[in-house]
Amino acid sequence: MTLHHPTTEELELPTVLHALSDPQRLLIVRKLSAEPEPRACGAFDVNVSKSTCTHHFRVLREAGVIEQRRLGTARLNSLRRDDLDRRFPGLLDAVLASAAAESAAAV
Amino acid sequence: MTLHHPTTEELELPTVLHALSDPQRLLIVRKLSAEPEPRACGAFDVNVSKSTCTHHFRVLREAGVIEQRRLGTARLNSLRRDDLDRRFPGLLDAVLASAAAESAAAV
DNA sequence: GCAGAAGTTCGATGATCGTCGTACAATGAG
DNA sequence: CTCATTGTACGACGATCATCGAACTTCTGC
Repeated sequence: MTLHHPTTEELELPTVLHALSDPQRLLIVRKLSAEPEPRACGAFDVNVSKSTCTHHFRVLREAGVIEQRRLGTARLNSLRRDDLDRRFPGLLDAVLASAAAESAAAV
Repeated sequence: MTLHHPTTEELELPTVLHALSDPQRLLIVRKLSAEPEPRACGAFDVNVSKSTCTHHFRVLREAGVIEQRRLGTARLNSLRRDDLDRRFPGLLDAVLASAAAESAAAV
């Protein structure tokens, strides 16, 4: 099975915003942005089941937010930062900064 | 009936992103941002029914994106730009710029 | 007071969403 | 080859969503 990734031109703003509007997915994206290294799906301690995890990663991938590639039985996830920045300049940074500000304010 | 508006501190990022992830609502916000004057609900040529319109404006209001106040039988809508900027700096501008870039690219 | 305009409220409907468990496929280690 | 690991596929479930029409409320103008 080949994993479908939208091209940079195919990225749609409502789709991206919807992908980022779920707390679990937002958490995944934040963790992904915190380290430059791609991470396997299991490396996020999201407290949902495996199948739910697969679902969230697919939503993020099909929205064009992350890229997934195979490595053995694992799947390495990385943020499509450059593509997002080219298509929607400043958006990802604003969302990440807002998420950080929000979680800081929640303390 | 009093209209409930969340305070600046109550704004939640996933809620705001969700409110902006609908094409109709994104259009409303863009039109709202294009002019400084508050506008009545009917002043947006959104091609949905009146009740759907009410629904979208409520979602935007309860997410804290817009403010609604009465003026006769009409409801004046304005963008809560300052509150959003204080809570989520740069987010609204990035979304608006992205939406503009997207619609320009769609030509 | 009455008619019209502007929105709201109240179901209802079909679609999508987030979540789960179970069964399955692919890969690496022994 | 066998087995454990990693993730997917497939329903299924309740919840939420976007949409609608019909009836209602509130206000303005005449």
